[in-house]
Amino acid sequence: MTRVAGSHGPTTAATIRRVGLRLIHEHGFEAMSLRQLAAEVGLQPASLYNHFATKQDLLFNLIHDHMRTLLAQSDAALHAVVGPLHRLRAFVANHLLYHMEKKHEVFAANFELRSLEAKNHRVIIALRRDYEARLITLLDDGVAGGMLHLPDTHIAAYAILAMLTGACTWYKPEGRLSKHDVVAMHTALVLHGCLASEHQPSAHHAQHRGQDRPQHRLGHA
Amino acid sequence: MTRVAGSHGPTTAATIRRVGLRLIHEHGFEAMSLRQLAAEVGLQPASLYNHFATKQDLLFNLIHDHMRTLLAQSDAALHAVVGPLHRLRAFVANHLLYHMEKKHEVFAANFELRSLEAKNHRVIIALRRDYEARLITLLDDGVAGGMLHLPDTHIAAYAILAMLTGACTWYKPEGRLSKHDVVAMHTALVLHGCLASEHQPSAHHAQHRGQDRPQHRLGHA
Amino acid sequence: MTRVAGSHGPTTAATIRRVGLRLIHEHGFEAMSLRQLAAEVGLQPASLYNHFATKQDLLFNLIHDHMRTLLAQSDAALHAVVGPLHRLRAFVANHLLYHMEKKHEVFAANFELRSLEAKNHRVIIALRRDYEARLITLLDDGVAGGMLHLPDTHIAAYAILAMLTGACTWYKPEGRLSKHDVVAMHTALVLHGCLASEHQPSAHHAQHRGQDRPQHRLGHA
Amino acid sequence: MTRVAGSHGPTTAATIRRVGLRLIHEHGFEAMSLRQLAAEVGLQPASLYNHFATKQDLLFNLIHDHMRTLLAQSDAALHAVVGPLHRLRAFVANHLLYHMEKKHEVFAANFELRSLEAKNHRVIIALRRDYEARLITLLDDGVAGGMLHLPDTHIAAYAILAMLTGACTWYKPEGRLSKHDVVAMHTALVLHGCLASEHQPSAHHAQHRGQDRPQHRLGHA
DNA sequence: CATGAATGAGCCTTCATTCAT
DNA sequence: CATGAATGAAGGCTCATTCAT
Repeated sequence: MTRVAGSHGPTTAATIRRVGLRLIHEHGFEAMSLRQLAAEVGLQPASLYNHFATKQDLLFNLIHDHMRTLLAQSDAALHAVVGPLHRLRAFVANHLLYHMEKKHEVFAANFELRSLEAKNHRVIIALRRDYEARLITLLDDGVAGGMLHLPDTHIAAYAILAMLTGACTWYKPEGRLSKHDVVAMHTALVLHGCLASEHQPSAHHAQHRGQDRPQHRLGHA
Repeated sequence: MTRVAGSHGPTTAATIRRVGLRLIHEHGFEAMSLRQLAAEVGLQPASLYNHFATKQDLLFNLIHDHMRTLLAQSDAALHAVVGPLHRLRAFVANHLLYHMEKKHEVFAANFELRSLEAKNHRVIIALRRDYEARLITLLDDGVAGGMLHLPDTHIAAYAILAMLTGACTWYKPEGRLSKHDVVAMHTALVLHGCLASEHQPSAHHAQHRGQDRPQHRLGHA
Repeated sequence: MTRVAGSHGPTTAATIRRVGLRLIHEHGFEAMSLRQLAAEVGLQPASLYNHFATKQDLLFNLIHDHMRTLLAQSDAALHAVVGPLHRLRAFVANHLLYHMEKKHEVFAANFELRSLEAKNHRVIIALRRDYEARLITLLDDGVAGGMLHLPDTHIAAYAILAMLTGACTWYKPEGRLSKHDVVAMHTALVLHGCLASEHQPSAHHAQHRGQDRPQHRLGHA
Repeated sequence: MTRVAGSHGPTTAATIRRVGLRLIHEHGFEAMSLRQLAAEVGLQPASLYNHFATKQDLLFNLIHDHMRTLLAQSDAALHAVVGPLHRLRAFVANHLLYHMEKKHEVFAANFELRSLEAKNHRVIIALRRDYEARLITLLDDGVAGGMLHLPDTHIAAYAILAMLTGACTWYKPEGRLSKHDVVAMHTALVLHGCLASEHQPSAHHAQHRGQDRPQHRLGHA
């Protein structure tokens, strides 16, 4: 939004990163060529090397930055609320919102880990574990507090993350559903599953009560 | 039909397919080289072309066969039971079991669609839609019958599929959990979500009893 | 024309030769692949080897047969007439007629000599020299007899052959000109050149007289 | 403009073109490999691609430049003289001299058109037609002026061009005949043909005297 | 910073040919 | 005769990367 006086728009480095993420999303890291990246940025291939050391470095930096941002933003969201249920809802909402806004980064960080060299792979996997640990801890707290009922919080965490991350593969900003709709529906699924319960007997009028109430009426969220 | 281990052995074509799927899983389709495939199969690279026309053809055939098998097996599983809930459970179980057993195929079919040429891509996407449609129809039936409570069965289907498919990325046959455990836990998550309810331990009336009852304490983990 | 009772149309070998000549004409010998030849003949590539030993052999045989036929036919034409001028006219006519009827053979024999192995090349070049020698001898006879006026009969022979052979690269049976037109015009060029002489002062009515008269009225030849 | 032998040397691009033309002449375009070209230029095969986009591009550029040079040089030669006969002689002389000096280019432009892709083929054919049109126009003028006697100037043009171009396939600078000899003999053939006429030794009036007189006894051969 | 030219490794693919069946 | 499968060589081309300018 704000532009520093004297700056001339995005720097070349930033452009390379932005276009690089898009190309990785479009073609995959292996299939994206630096020639293509250079062409789209308006440089000769050789010039890219003034901005990163190797193609691998570019990938690592993109994913690394993404993971750190995700972690920081998640921490901020979790610290803003108290109680396992509120925090679970906050986690779900934050994860979805972040993923729907940064599709390119998310793609690289989820589907291109395979292309990371061993050392870089370890770094990213560690950050990923950190992130998963936040959800696991949260689920553990909920189970311990009797609010959640899960036989294996690790598996549940993986399942929830897979479900939520999957949303960013089909979500389109210009589509039928708002981001809030998506958040509401996935929150409901995570908390209540599909089954109609006595709390929701005639599915289309009754509603959940209290903090856990799924916001079924899309668009009213 | 059945092939005894140690018998004369699979044909060259079958070996190529099997090794190809593994290499795609290990390196990704773009990064897998036909030289490597040939070497692992014990052929010269040129000899591969007696068994497929192009690398793209190999990928397409592998994915195509996978999708048709998945659809056929899913149909068989769904026709074996009646009632939306039983069918949902059957769908979940079948999807998970198939995906845990055919990790290589599943990987290719889910993460390498990007590498398919437009025409081939359309064919696979159509089959994929067919498969999703089975779940959506099933969810629609459940909602119509008052057994399920879902504001948007399309989104729910995508979410469920993402969750279930995700399991095959971390599941290891030699791991802590049996396939049955994985099926049970995901079935529970799909049906009931995470939330502990007063009703859950003693579980959901008569209608959900028997095989439909989620076995929440698997593995005592 | 005649078909031996019990024969079943052209043999496979003959088909291979015919299609081979066409493909050489269309793509050039190097660019023509035996796969393509096999496909057009309706065989597997390996089956071709029941009909020739190597691709080189095929080329050599095609050119060799062509050269022998050309020589034989040329000799027949030359023996039918007497006198250098009549023979020159016969040579020109025969060369053109043969070349316009066997475009594929002529192409191979003129433009694919480069692809012949040394030994085969020598054989064909020798036949070619034989053929050229007939024209040179003929021109020498004409010069000796005072009927022709040429400072160098070798060069003249090459020039005449180049001119005549060139006709087969543009001649099309369904075109504007009949074969006889083509023969008449080239005979005139060879004998008289372009220049209007006192014998043809008002070019469009006057005509050459005697045996050497160019048959300028196309279609009346 | 002029480059002294032994000077710093041609640029890489020029070397590639020169060697490329030679290799095309020696092996034919299809049979010439870029590996071979690179080796003779002293580069790695990949480095060639800094100088042209594809092998096809190389061929097209070589032929295209040749055709444009030929057209320009031909126009210059024709504009230097007046009158159909003088111009015809100028055309013949220019064509022969150019073709005897640029055998490699001429070979590519005449015998490798087949290897051009459709689009490139059309471009070259159009230039070729332009060139032919100059000769045809010239012949038409001569016929209209009563100086030439030709029933079909198109066919005559093709025949003349085939004859002249043929000379470059056997001409060798170190051979028995000088370029001038070759020009003189072909000029005579084009104008007068082979036939001895009463008028020829004392040759064709005043109008054909001087430089236009064919030097029939070149080399005393 | 940017570039043109070079590199070496490697890619998918095609080729003519062989041979057991 | 015909074939399917295999082969070894080679093809044009792309790639990430380097380096002097």
